[in-house]
Amino acid sequence: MNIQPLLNYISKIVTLTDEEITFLTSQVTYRKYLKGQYVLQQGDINKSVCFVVSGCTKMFYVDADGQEHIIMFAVEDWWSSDLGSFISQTPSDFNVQCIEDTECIVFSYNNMEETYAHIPKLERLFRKTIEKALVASQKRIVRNFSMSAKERYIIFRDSYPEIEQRIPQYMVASYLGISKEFLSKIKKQIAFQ
Amino acid sequence: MNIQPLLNYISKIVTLTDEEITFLTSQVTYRKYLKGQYVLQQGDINKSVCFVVSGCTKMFYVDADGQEHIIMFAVEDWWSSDLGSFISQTPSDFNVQCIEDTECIVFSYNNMEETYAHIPKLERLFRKTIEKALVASQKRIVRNFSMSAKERYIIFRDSYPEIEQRIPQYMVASYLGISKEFLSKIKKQIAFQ
DNA sequence: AAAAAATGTTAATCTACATTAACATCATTT
DNA sequence: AAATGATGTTAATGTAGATTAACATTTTTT
Repeated sequence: MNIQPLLNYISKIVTLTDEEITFLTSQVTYRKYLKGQYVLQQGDINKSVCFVVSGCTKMFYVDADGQEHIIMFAVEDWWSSDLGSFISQTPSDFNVQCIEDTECIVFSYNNMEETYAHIPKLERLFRKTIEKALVASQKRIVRNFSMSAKERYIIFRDSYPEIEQRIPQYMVASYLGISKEFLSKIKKQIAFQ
Repeated sequence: MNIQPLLNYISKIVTLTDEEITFLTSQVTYRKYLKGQYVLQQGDINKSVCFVVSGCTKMFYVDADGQEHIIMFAVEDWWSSDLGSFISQTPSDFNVQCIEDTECIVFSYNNMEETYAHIPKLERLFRKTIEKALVASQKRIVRNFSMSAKERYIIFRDSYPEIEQRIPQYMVASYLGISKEFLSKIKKQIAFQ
Protein backbone atom coordinates (compact mmCIF):
# COMPACT_ATOMS: atom_id res chain seq x y z
CA MET A 1 0.00 0.00 0.00
CA ASN A 2 1.60 3.17 -1.27
CA ILE A 3 -0.13 6.07 0.46
CA GLN A 4 2.66 8.57 -0.16
CA PRO A 5 1.20 10.16 -3.32
CA LEU A 6 -1.99 10.96 -1.38
CA LEU A 7 -0.01 12.49 1.50
CA ASN A 8 1.98 14.61 -0.94
CA TYR A 9 -1.24 15.77 -2.53
CA ILE A 10 -2.85 16.61 0.82
CA SER A 11 0.24 18.43 2.06
CA LYS A 12 -0.17 20.95 -0.75
CA ILE A 13 -3.49 22.03 0.74
CA VAL A 14 -3.43 21.27 4.48
CA THR A 15 -0.80 20.05 6.96
CA LEU A 16 -1.44 16.81 8.83
CA THR A 17 0.17 15.69 12.10
CA ASP A 18 1.77 12.23 12.35
CA GLU A 19 -1.18 11.08 14.41
CA GLU A 20 -3.61 12.28 11.73
CA ILE A 21 -1.63 10.49 9.04
CA THR A 22 -1.83 7.26 11.03
CA PHE A 23 -5.56 7.68 11.47
CA LEU A 24 -6.10 8.49 7.81
CA THR A 25 -4.11 5.43 6.79
CA SER A 26 -6.40 3.27 8.91
CA GLN A 27 -9.49 4.73 7.26
CA VAL A 28 -8.63 4.19 3.60
CA THR A 29 -8.10 1.05 1.55
CA TYR A 30 -5.87 0.32 -1.38
CA ARG A 31 -7.27 -1.24 -4.54
CA LYS A 32 -5.83 -2.50 -7.79
CA TYR A 33 -8.00 -2.63 -10.88
CA LEU A 34 -7.20 -4.20 -14.22
CA LYS A 35 -7.68 -2.41 -17.50
CA GLY A 36 -11.35 -2.67 -18.42
CA GLN A 37 -12.67 -3.08 -14.86
CA TYR A 38 -15.53 -0.92 -13.67
CA VAL A 39 -15.14 1.20 -10.54
CA LEU A 40 -18.74 2.43 -10.74
CA GLN A 41 -21.78 1.59 -12.88
CA GLN A 42 -24.53 3.92 -14.06
CA GLY A 43 -27.51 3.67 -11.67
CA ASP A 44 -25.51 2.56 -8.63
CA ILE A 45 -24.95 4.82 -5.66
CA ASN A 46 -21.30 5.72 -5.52
CA LYS A 47 -20.04 4.46 -2.17
CA SER A 48 -16.42 5.45 -2.60
CA VAL A 49 -14.14 8.07 -3.99
CA CYS A 50 -10.74 7.08 -5.37
CA PHE A 51 -7.46 8.91 -5.41
CA VAL A 52 -5.51 7.58 -8.39
CA VAL A 53 -1.97 6.47 -7.53
CA SER A 54 -1.21 5.03 -10.95
CA GLY A 55 -3.16 4.30 -14.11
CA CYS A 56 -6.07 6.07 -15.76
CA THR A 57 -9.87 5.97 -15.58
CA LYS A 58 -12.67 7.43 -17.64
CA MET A 59 -16.04 8.56 -16.38
CA PHE A 60 -18.72 8.27 -19.03
CA TYR A 61 -22.39 8.17 -19.78
CA VAL A 62 -24.17 5.77 -22.11
CA ASP A 63 -27.12 7.51 -23.73
CA ALA A 64 -30.45 6.12 -24.93
CA ASP A 65 -28.90 5.22 -28.32
CA GLY A 66 -26.10 3.26 -26.65
CA GLN A 67 -23.57 5.97 -27.42
CA GLU A 68 -20.78 6.60 -24.95
CA HIS A 69 -19.99 10.16 -23.82
CA ILE A 70 -16.86 10.70 -21.76
CA ILE A 71 -17.19 13.35 -19.05
CA MET A 72 -13.70 13.22 -17.61
CA PHE A 73 -10.49 11.25 -17.29
CA ALA A 74 -8.53 10.76 -14.08
CA VAL A 75 -4.81 10.03 -13.94
CA GLU A 76 -2.22 10.07 -11.13
CA ASP A 77 -3.02 12.58 -8.35
CA TRP A 78 -6.60 13.05 -9.53
CA TRP A 79 -9.87 12.09 -7.96
CA SER A 80 -11.70 9.49 -9.93
CA SER A 81 -15.43 8.67 -9.54
CA ASP A 82 -18.63 10.64 -9.75
CA LEU A 83 -18.31 13.19 -6.95
CA GLY A 84 -21.93 14.25 -7.45
CA SER A 85 -23.27 10.79 -6.64
CA PHE A 86 -20.77 10.30 -3.82
CA ILE A 87 -21.56 13.45 -1.93
CA SER A 88 -25.32 13.27 -2.40
CA GLN A 89 -25.56 9.46 -2.21
CA THR A 90 -27.96 9.37 -5.14
CA PRO A 91 -27.78 6.98 -8.10
CA SER A 92 -25.04 7.91 -10.50
CA ASP A 93 -25.64 8.86 -14.13
CA PHE A 94 -22.13 7.70 -14.93
CA ASN A 95 -19.84 4.73 -15.27
CA VAL A 96 -16.22 4.83 -14.18
CA GLN A 97 -13.97 2.34 -15.93
CA CYS A 98 -10.22 1.81 -15.92
CA ILE A 99 -8.58 2.33 -19.28
CA GLU A 100 -5.22 1.19 -17.86
CA ASP A 101 -4.34 -1.05 -14.94
CA THR A 102 -5.05 1.33 -12.08
CA GLU A 103 -4.11 1.54 -8.40
CA CYS A 104 -6.00 3.81 -6.09
CA ILE A 105 -6.58 4.84 -2.52
CA VAL A 106 -10.22 4.49 -1.65
CA PHE A 107 -12.29 6.61 0.73
CA SER A 108 -15.54 4.93 1.66
CA TYR A 109 -18.64 7.03 2.24
CA ASN A 110 -19.34 5.15 5.47
CA ASN A 111 -16.04 6.30 6.94
CA MET A 112 -16.27 9.90 5.86
CA GLU A 113 -18.11 11.31 8.89
CA GLU A 114 -15.62 9.66 11.21
CA THR A 115 -12.70 10.87 9.12
CA TYR A 116 -14.07 14.42 9.06
CA ALA A 117 -14.69 14.33 12.81
CA HIS A 118 -11.14 13.20 13.48
CA ILE A 119 -9.43 15.39 10.87
CA PRO A 120 -11.65 18.43 10.24
CA LYS A 121 -9.06 19.79 7.81
CA LEU A 122 -10.06 17.06 5.40
CA GLU A 123 -13.60 18.34 5.26
CA ARG A 124 -12.19 21.59 3.97
CA LEU A 125 -10.03 19.71 1.49
CA PHE A 126 -13.01 17.82 0.10
CA ARG A 127 -15.10 20.95 0.00
CA LYS A 128 -12.40 22.55 -2.11
CA THR A 129 -12.28 19.52 -4.37
CA ILE A 130 -16.01 19.77 -4.98
CA GLU A 131 -15.72 23.49 -5.57
CA LYS A 132 -13.08 22.90 -8.22
CA ALA A 133 -15.26 20.27 -9.83
CA LEU A 134 -18.16 22.73 -9.98
CA VAL A 135 -16.05 25.50 -11.50
CA ALA A 136 -14.59 23.09 -14.07
CA SER A 137 -18.02 21.74 -14.93
CA GLN A 138 -19.46 25.21 -15.51
CA LYS A 139 -16.47 26.20 -17.64
CA ARG A 140 -17.09 23.10 -19.74
CA ILE A 141 -20.73 24.08 -20.38
CA VAL A 142 -19.61 27.50 -21.51
CA ARG A 143 -16.98 26.08 -23.82
CA ASN A 144 -19.35 23.62 -25.40
CA PHE A 145 -21.77 26.45 -26.11
CA SER A 146 -19.44 29.08 -27.41
CA MET A 147 -16.49 27.33 -29.01
CA SER A 148 -15.96 25.19 -32.09
CA ALA A 149 -14.75 21.60 -31.84
CA LYS A 150 -11.33 22.69 -33.08
CA GLU A 151 -10.97 25.31 -30.37
CA ARG A 152 -12.08 22.83 -27.72
CA TYR A 153 -9.57 20.27 -28.96
CA ILE A 154 -6.72 22.76 -28.80
CA ILE A 155 -7.65 23.71 -25.24
CA PHE A 156 -7.83 20.06 -24.21
CA ARG A 157 -4.51 19.23 -25.84
CA ASP A 158 -2.78 22.23 -24.27
CA SER A 159 -4.34 21.69 -20.83
CA TYR A 160 -3.70 17.95 -20.58
CA PRO A 161 -0.86 16.98 -22.95
CA GLU A 162 0.02 13.96 -20.78
CA ILE A 163 -3.52 12.65 -20.98
CA GLU A 164 -3.76 13.07 -24.74
CA GLN A 165 -0.58 10.99 -25.16
CA ARG A 166 -1.85 7.98 -23.30
CA ILE A 167 -5.44 7.54 -24.39
CA PRO A 168 -6.82 6.46 -27.76
CA GLN A 169 -7.96 9.25 -30.01
CA TYR A 170 -11.53 8.06 -30.23
CA MET A 171 -11.83 8.67 -26.49
CA VAL A 172 -10.57 12.22 -26.91
CA ALA A 173 -13.27 12.66 -29.55
CA SER A 174 -15.90 11.32 -27.14
CA TYR A 175 -14.65 13.72 -24.44
CA LEU A 176 -14.91 16.63 -26.87
CA GLY A 177 -18.38 15.54 -27.93
CA ILE A 178 -17.50 14.92 -31.58
CA SER A 179 -17.03 11.87 -33.82
CA LYS A 180 -13.61 10.27 -34.19
CA GLU A 181 -13.70 10.98 -37.91
CA PHE A 182 -14.16 14.67 -37.31
CA LEU A 183 -11.32 14.78 -34.77
CA SER A 184 -9.12 13.09 -37.34
CA LYS A 185 -10.01 15.85 -39.79
CA ILE A 186 -9.30 18.57 -37.22
CA LYS A 187 -5.86 17.13 -36.42
CA LYS A 188 -4.96 16.97 -40.09
CA GLN A 189 -6.08 20.55 -40.53
CA ILE A 190 -3.98 21.71 -37.57
CA ALA A 191 -0.92 19.80 -38.83
CA PHE A 192 -1.06 21.52 -42.25
CA GLN A 193 -1.58 25.08 -41.15
CA MET B 1 -36.97 43.10 5.22
CA ASN B 2 -38.84 39.90 4.58
CA ILE B 3 -36.64 37.06 5.78
CA GLN B 4 -39.46 34.53 6.10
CA PRO B 5 -38.99 32.85 2.68
CA LEU B 6 -35.37 32.12 3.58
CA LEU B 7 -36.36 30.66 6.95
CA ASN B 8 -38.97 28.46 5.29
CA TYR B 9 -36.37 27.28 2.82
CA ILE B 10 -33.80 26.53 5.54
CA SER B 11 -36.34 24.72 7.70
CA LYS B 12 -36.78 22.14 4.95
CA ILE B 13 -33.15 21.11 5.39
CA VAL B 14 -32.07 21.96 8.96
CA THR B 15 -33.83 23.25 12.08
CA LEU B 16 -32.69 26.54 13.59
CA THR B 17 -33.25 27.73 17.17
CA ASP B 18 -34.73 31.19 17.82
CA GLU B 19 -31.31 32.39 18.86
CA GLU B 20 -29.81 31.14 15.60
CA ILE B 21 -32.53 32.86 13.60
CA THR B 22 -31.77 36.14 15.35
CA PHE B 23 -28.08 35.75 14.66
CA LEU B 24 -28.68 34.85 11.02
CA THR B 25 -30.93 37.88 10.59
CA SER B 26 -28.12 40.09 11.86
CA GLN B 27 -25.67 38.61 9.38
CA VAL B 28 -27.61 39.05 6.13
CA THR B 29 -28.78 42.13 4.29
CA TYR B 30 -31.81 42.76 2.14
CA ARG B 31 -31.45 44.25 -1.32
CA LYS B 32 -33.84 45.42 -4.00
CA TYR B 33 -32.70 45.49 -7.61
CA LEU B 34 -34.50 46.97 -10.59
CA LYS B 35 -34.99 45.09 -13.83
CA GLY B 36 -31.77 45.34 -15.82
CA GLN B 37 -29.46 45.86 -12.83
CA TYR B 38 -26.35 43.74 -12.51
CA VAL B 39 -25.75 41.69 -9.37
CA LEU B 40 -22.36 40.48 -10.63
CA GLN B 41 -20.10 41.29 -13.59
CA GLN B 42 -17.82 38.93 -15.51
CA GLY B 43 -14.26 39.26 -14.14
CA ASP B 44 -15.27 40.43 -10.67
CA ILE B 45 -14.87 38.23 -7.61
CA ASN B 46 -18.30 37.32 -6.35
CA LYS B 47 -18.48 38.66 -2.81
CA SER B 48 -22.06 37.66 -2.10
CA VAL B 49 -24.63 35.00 -2.69
CA CYS B 50 -28.30 35.92 -2.99
CA PHE B 51 -31.42 34.09 -1.99
CA VAL B 52 -34.20 35.33 -4.27
CA VAL B 53 -37.33 36.45 -2.39
CA SER B 54 -39.10 37.80 -5.46
CA GLY B 55 -38.21 38.44 -9.08
CA CYS B 56 -35.91 36.65 -11.50
CA THR B 57 -32.24 36.79 -12.48
CA LYS B 58 -30.17 35.30 -15.28
CA MET B 59 -26.56 34.19 -15.07
CA PHE B 60 -24.83 34.44 -18.41
CA TYR B 61 -21.54 34.54 -20.22
CA VAL B 62 -20.56 36.89 -23.03
CA ASP B 63 -18.23 35.11 -25.43
CA ALA B 64 -15.42 36.46 -27.61
CA ASP B 65 -17.92 37.30 -30.39
CA GLY B 66 -20.09 39.28 -27.99
CA GLN B 67 -22.72 36.55 -27.91
CA GLU B 68 -24.64 35.97 -24.71
CA HIS B 69 -25.02 32.44 -23.32
CA ILE B 70 -27.39 31.95 -20.40
CA ILE B 71 -26.23 29.36 -17.85
CA MET B 72 -29.14 29.53 -15.43
CA PHE B 73 -32.11 31.47 -14.19
CA ALA B 74 -33.01 32.03 -10.55
CA VAL B 75 -36.52 32.74 -9.29
CA GLU B 76 -38.15 32.76 -5.83
CA ASP B 77 -36.50 30.34 -3.36
CA TRP B 78 -33.43 29.83 -5.56
CA TRP B 79 -29.87 30.87 -5.06
CA SER B 80 -28.74 33.41 -7.57
CA SER B 81 -25.09 34.26 -8.35
CA ASP B 82 -22.06 32.30 -9.48
CA LEU B 83 -21.48 29.82 -6.68
CA GLY B 84 -18.18 28.77 -8.23
CA SER B 85 -16.69 32.24 -7.93
CA PHE B 86 -18.22 32.77 -4.49
CA ILE B 87 -16.85 29.66 -2.86
CA SER B 88 -13.42 29.83 -4.47
CA GLN B 89 -13.19 33.66 -4.42
CA THR B 90 -11.79 33.70 -7.95
CA PRO B 91 -12.88 36.04 -10.77
CA SER B 92 -16.22 35.03 -12.20
CA ASP B 93 -16.74 34.01 -15.82
CA PHE B 94 -20.34 35.10 -15.54
CA ASN B 95 -22.66 38.06 -15.23
CA VAL B 96 -25.77 37.98 -13.09
CA GLN B 97 -28.47 40.42 -14.14
CA CYS B 98 -32.05 40.93 -13.00
CA ILE B 99 -34.63 40.34 -15.71
CA GLU B 100 -37.41 41.49 -13.37
CA ASP B 101 -37.40 43.79 -10.34
CA THR B 102 -35.83 41.49 -7.78
CA GLU B 103 -35.60 41.36 -3.99
CA CYS B 104 -33.08 39.15 -2.31
CA ILE B 105 -31.43 38.23 0.94
CA VAL B 106 -27.69 38.62 0.67
CA PHE B 107 -24.97 36.57 2.36
CA SER B 108 -21.61 38.28 2.21
CA TYR B 109 -18.45 36.20 1.86
CA ASN B 110 -16.82 38.17 4.69
CA ASN B 111 -19.51 37.04 7.13
CA MET B 112 -19.57 33.42 6.11
CA GLU B 113 -16.87 32.11 8.46
CA GLU B 114 -18.55 33.79 11.39
CA THR B 115 -21.95 32.52 10.33
CA TYR B 116 -20.65 28.97 9.92
CA ALA B 117 -18.90 29.15 13.29
CA HIS B 118 -22.09 30.29 15.00
CA ILE B 119 -24.49 28.04 13.08
CA PRO B 120 -22.53 24.98 11.88
CA LYS B 121 -25.73 23.55 10.37
CA LEU B 122 -25.54 26.23 7.71
CA GLU B 123 -22.19 24.96 6.52
CA ARG B 124 -23.91 21.67 5.79
CA LEU B 125 -26.75 23.50 4.05
CA PHE B 126 -24.36 25.36 1.79
CA ARG B 127 -22.36 22.23 1.09
CA LYS B 128 -25.56 20.58 -0.05
CA THR B 129 -26.38 23.57 -2.22
CA ILE B 130 -23.01 23.31 -3.93
CA GLU B 131 -23.44 19.57 -4.35
CA LYS B 132 -26.77 20.11 -6.06
CA ALA B 133 -25.20 22.71 -8.32
CA LEU B 134 -22.47 20.23 -9.30
CA VAL B 135 -24.93 17.45 -10.06
CA ALA B 136 -27.11 19.81 -12.11
CA SER B 137 -24.09 21.11 -13.99
CA GLN B 138 -22.89 17.62 -14.91
CA LYS B 139 -26.38 16.60 -16.02
CA ARG B 140 -26.44 19.64 -18.26
CA ILE B 141 -23.17 18.63 -19.96
CA VAL B 142 -24.56 15.19 -20.62
CA ARG B 143 -27.78 16.55 -22.07
CA ASN B 144 -26.02 18.96 -24.35
CA PHE B 145 -23.91 16.10 -25.67
CA SER B 146 -26.50 13.44 -26.12
CA MET B 147 -29.79 15.17 -26.85
CA SER B 148 -31.22 17.23 -29.68
CA ALA B 149 -32.33 20.82 -29.17
CA LYS B 150 -35.96 19.69 -29.31
CA GLU B 151 -35.47 17.13 -26.55
CA ARG B 152 -33.63 19.67 -24.41
CA TYR B 153 -36.40 22.20 -24.90
CA ILE B 154 -39.07 19.71 -23.83
CA ILE B 155 -37.11 18.84 -20.70
CA PHE B 156 -36.66 22.50 -19.84
CA ARG B 157 -40.32 23.28 -20.42
CA ASP B 158 -41.48 20.32 -18.34
CA SER B 159 -38.96 20.93 -15.52
CA TYR B 160 -39.53 24.67 -15.17
CA PRO B 161 -42.95 25.57 -16.60
CA GLU B 162 -43.16 28.65 -14.32
CA ILE B 163 -39.88 29.96 -15.60
CA GLU B 164 -40.77 29.48 -19.24
CA GLN B 165 -43.94 31.55 -18.73
CA ARG B 166 -42.19 34.58 -17.38
CA ILE B 167 -39.10 35.02 -19.52
CA PRO B 168 -38.80 36.02 -23.19
CA GLN B 169 -38.39 33.18 -25.65
CA TYR B 170 -35.03 34.37 -26.92
CA MET B 171 -33.62 33.84 -23.44
CA VAL B 172 -34.92 30.29 -23.40
CA ALA B 173 -33.11 29.80 -26.71
CA SER B 174 -29.91 31.19 -25.23
CA TYR B 175 -30.25 28.86 -22.24
CA LEU B 176 -30.73 25.90 -24.57
CA GLY B 177 -27.74 26.97 -26.66
CA ILE B 178 -29.70 27.50 -29.88
CA SER B 179 -30.83 30.48 -31.94
CA LYS B 180 -34.21 32.07 -31.29
CA GLU B 181 -35.23 31.28 -34.86
CA PHE B 182 -34.61 27.60 -34.35
CA LEU B 183 -36.54 27.55 -31.08
CA SER B 184 -39.42 29.19 -32.90
CA LYS B 185 -39.30 26.38 -35.45
CA ILE B 186 -39.18 23.70 -32.73
CA LYS B 187 -42.22 25.16 -30.97
CA LYS B 188 -44.19 25.25 -34.20
CA GLN B 189 -43.23 21.65 -34.87
CA ILE B 190 -44.35 20.56 -31.40
CA ALA B 191 -47.65 22.44 -31.73
CA PHE B 192 -48.53 20.69 -35.00
CA GLN B 193 -47.68 17.15 -34.02
C1' DA C 1 5.04 -14.66 -37.59
C1' DA C 2 0.18 -14.88 -38.61
C1' DA C 3 -4.20 -13.76 -37.36
C1' DA C 4 -7.30 -11.07 -35.01
C1' DA C 5 -8.67 -7.09 -32.75
C1' DA C 6 -8.31 -2.33 -31.87
C1' DT C 7 -7.46 2.08 -33.57
C1' DG C 8 -7.02 5.70 -37.13
C1' DT C 9 -7.90 7.90 -41.89
C1' DT C 10 -10.25 9.45 -46.02
C1' DA C 11 -14.00 10.79 -48.81
C1' DA C 12 -19.05 11.14 -50.02
C1' DT C 13 -23.25 12.26 -48.45
C1' DC C 14 -26.50 13.96 -45.08
C1' DT C 15 -28.61 16.84 -41.28
C1' DA C 16 -29.24 19.75 -37.32
C1' DC C 17 -28.77 23.96 -36.58
C1' DA C 18 -26.82 28.97 -37.66
C1' DT C 19 -27.25 33.13 -40.22
C1' DT C 20 -29.45 36.61 -42.70
C1' DA C 21 -33.08 39.36 -43.76
C1' DA C 22 -37.70 40.77 -44.01
C1' DC C 23 -41.72 41.14 -41.77
C1' DA C 24 -45.34 40.61 -37.75
C1' DT C 25 -46.83 41.32 -33.25
C1' DC C 26 -46.78 43.04 -28.70
C1' DA C 27 -45.46 46.35 -24.97
C1' DT C 28 -43.95 50.88 -23.47
C1' DT C 29 -43.28 55.57 -23.84
C1' DT C 30 -44.68 60.10 -25.30
C1' DA D 1 -53.09 57.14 -30.63
C1' DA D 2 -48.64 57.26 -32.66
C1' DA D 3 -44.25 56.05 -32.33
C1' DT D 4 -40.59 53.39 -30.68
C1' DG D 5 -38.46 49.43 -29.11
C1' DA D 6 -38.66 44.74 -27.79
C1' DT D 7 -39.95 40.29 -29.04
C1' DG D 8 -41.42 36.55 -32.24
C1' DT D 9 -41.97 34.27 -37.00
C1' DT D 10 -40.94 32.69 -41.62
C1' DA D 11 -38.19 31.31 -45.36
C1' DA D 12 -33.72 30.95 -48.03
C1' DT D 13 -29.26 29.78 -47.78
C1' DG D 14 -24.98 28.28 -45.47
C1' DT D 15 -22.00 25.27 -42.47
C1' DA D 16 -20.13 22.47 -38.65
C1' DG D 17 -20.09 18.24 -37.70
C1' DA D 18 -22.56 13.30 -38.13
C1' DT D 19 -22.88 9.11 -40.60
C1' DT D 20 -21.51 5.58 -43.58
C1' DA D 21 -18.37 2.74 -45.62
C1' DA D 22 -14.04 1.28 -47.17
C1' DC D 23 -9.53 0.93 -46.20
C1' DA D 24 -4.86 1.60 -43.50
C1' DT D 25 -2.20 1.07 -39.56
C1' DT D 26 -1.01 -0.42 -35.07
C1' DT D 27 -1.37 -3.51 -31.16
C1' DT D 28 -2.43 -7.79 -29.04
C1' DT D 29 -3.16 -12.56 -29.03
C1' DT D 30 -2.18 -17.11 -30.50
